[in-house]
Amino acid sequence: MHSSERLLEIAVPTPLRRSFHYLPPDELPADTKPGCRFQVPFGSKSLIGILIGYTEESNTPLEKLRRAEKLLDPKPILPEAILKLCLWSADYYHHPVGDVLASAIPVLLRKGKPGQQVSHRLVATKKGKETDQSSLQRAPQQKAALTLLVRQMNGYDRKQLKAAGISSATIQALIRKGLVRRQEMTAPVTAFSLNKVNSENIILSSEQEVALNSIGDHGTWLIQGITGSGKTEIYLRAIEKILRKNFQALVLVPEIGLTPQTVQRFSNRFDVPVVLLHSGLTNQERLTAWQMASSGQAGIVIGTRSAVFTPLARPGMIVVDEEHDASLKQHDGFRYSARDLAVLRGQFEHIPVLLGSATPSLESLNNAWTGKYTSVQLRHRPVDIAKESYQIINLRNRETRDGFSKPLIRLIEQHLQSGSQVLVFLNRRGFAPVLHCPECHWTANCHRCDARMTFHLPGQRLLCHHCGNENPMPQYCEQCHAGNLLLLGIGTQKIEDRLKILFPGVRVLRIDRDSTRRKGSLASMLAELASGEPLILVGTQMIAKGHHFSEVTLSVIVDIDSSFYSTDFKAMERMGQLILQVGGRSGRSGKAGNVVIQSHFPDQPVLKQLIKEGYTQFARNLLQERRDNNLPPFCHQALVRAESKSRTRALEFLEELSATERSSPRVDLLGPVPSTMEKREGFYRAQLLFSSTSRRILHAELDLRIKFAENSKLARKVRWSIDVDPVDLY
DNA sequence: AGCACGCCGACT
DNA sequence: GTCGGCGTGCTC
Repeated sequence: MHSSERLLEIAVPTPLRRSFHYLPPDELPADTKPGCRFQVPFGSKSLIGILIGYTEESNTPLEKLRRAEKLLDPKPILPEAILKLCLWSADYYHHPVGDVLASAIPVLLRKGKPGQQVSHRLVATKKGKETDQSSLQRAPQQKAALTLLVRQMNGYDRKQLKAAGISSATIQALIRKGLVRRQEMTAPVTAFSLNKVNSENIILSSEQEVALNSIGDHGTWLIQGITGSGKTEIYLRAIEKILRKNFQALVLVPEIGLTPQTVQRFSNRFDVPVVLLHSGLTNQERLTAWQMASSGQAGIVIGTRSAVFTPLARPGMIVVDEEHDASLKQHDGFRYSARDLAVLRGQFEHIPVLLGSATPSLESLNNAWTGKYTSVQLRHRPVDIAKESYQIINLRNRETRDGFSKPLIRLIEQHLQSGSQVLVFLNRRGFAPVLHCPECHWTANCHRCDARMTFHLPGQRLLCHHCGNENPMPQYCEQCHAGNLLLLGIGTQKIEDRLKILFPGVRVLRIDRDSTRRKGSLASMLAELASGEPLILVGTQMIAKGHHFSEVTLSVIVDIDSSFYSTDFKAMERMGQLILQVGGRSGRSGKAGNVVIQSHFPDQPVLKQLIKEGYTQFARNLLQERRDNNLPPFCHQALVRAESKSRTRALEFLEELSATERSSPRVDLLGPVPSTMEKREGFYRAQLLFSSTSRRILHAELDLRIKFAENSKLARKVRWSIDVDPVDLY
């Protein structure tokens, strides 16, 4: 089937894994480029799609083709490289193109707002220019305004007119008479220029000099620098170089890392516009930031993972900070890795990409060691900061109360007495994770999830951490009605409680999702910490990332043992990263940091090695283990997940999916199996893992299975999704 | 995913 | 007699 007209290939926002062909609208400029938006009819409605290319032929019968309604952009809203990145992503992550494109652009652009900033200017109409001004004799204000506008071809905006003493009423009157009209014009772009660098008088160490000088004009660098070694300073110096050439920098940070301090560091250094992209923005703010980036007005763009798609008029460099962080991978819908896409984008745009971390992911280390990335090491801290020391407290045969062993209590006491602050880390919020009946061994479970309810102090309530389900605390066992229910296990609230009993008079701050829900509460606690008064800080993940606590000399990891029970092959890697990230919070400003880890398995070889030989050696061994067991990055994985309200349907669907013939013996299937927490939020979940040493073969297999799933009747009754390069295997 | 069309049960 | 339940077909 073919047409004499050139056809448009358009990505339409629908969950369908393909694009659609359209006849061009009337009067389409011949040079309309891919990346422009079109209003198109789709089924019974009209949607905004994006042109991804042209085609001469279509498999769709001519009579089924519909005509695009209209072109929305004079120039593409997405430059070639970003469009290419999106198309590549749709393919690689097996996600619908329309959906990928939609998630790459701000909501307001999906709704048809202009891609470039527009200013509303008031100009004289033809009639206004030709009119005999004496007709306005009785309206001197209007006459004066019209005279002004006739003289200025490009007109004036509202502000300028106000400054000239012309009221909006006057303008309204002229508009009514048809002498003046409002005109939308693309706002003039004022490119930034770097004039001032506030270097903070930081002198680079020789190690930093070497690192900085190794950065070239394209390729990927893995900057492995222990906390406090000055990674950020490397980013800043590298960015300075590209700003001087009037190129822009994109900086990706983990969700939690986008703190005011981080942003300030960048905006204090350079006198160029710094623009922010994160989840807290309103749609209009996001659009404005995006326009500043894509027009070239912003010098630096700092954002969380979705910012990897932000167009830059003059791209110069991409920095991915904390490249090991799990929040760089999208966890639902379009499951991309912002770090991996940043590397690819760097290749498309021929610009350098810097990946930085104190504890790089094993994949990135492997890429560095095999020469795919250039490896940069920062092993030293500035002279006055000593390296922290690590110590394990053996809990075996040792009594603990609410998580505290005697030696631990003594240590905390010592550090407090010497006027320092102490940090206590536990990755479990709430008071106690289990409510237990000693008579019949009943526990309080969530009825929507296969999980226990956690007891929370405020309001004496039971909460499910997986679905948000909330119940009042029962007085009697639901099964045997006994009244002596016990709270077992520890959460941050219990730790806080216990610390207040153990150290009366000492200030205890707790930082977790519960205590920081109120706006400003995190900031006020951080301010109190910065005051330097001796106190104890209790917290979850939230305190392990980003923040610097310069007065902390002791960091405590209450319970590391849960890492050893995990079935996930990434558990050890995560444990190592966590320990070093927690350790990195302490030992600054001249005081040596101490890190104490409590464990029932003090001789666990991986843990011991991390502490004795450091992260690099630890990572080297884990990588060897991965190689021996044929695990990523030595094989490639994709996880198909399914969930349904019916107990068995998700599993049945995956069984059906796994039953078809494999396209190659080089693909391995594992499962289907019920997920680790089979029921969650009322859905029964199951999964099927595909793996292969060949990416190409894996993806060919996935294409095949997707085709099957799209035609499966069972698939309609379940929710299913594909996760390529999954970070969590549950 | 939506949405439209189509064929079988309890109501004004 | 009809309103509406959700099975299934389709979206250029």
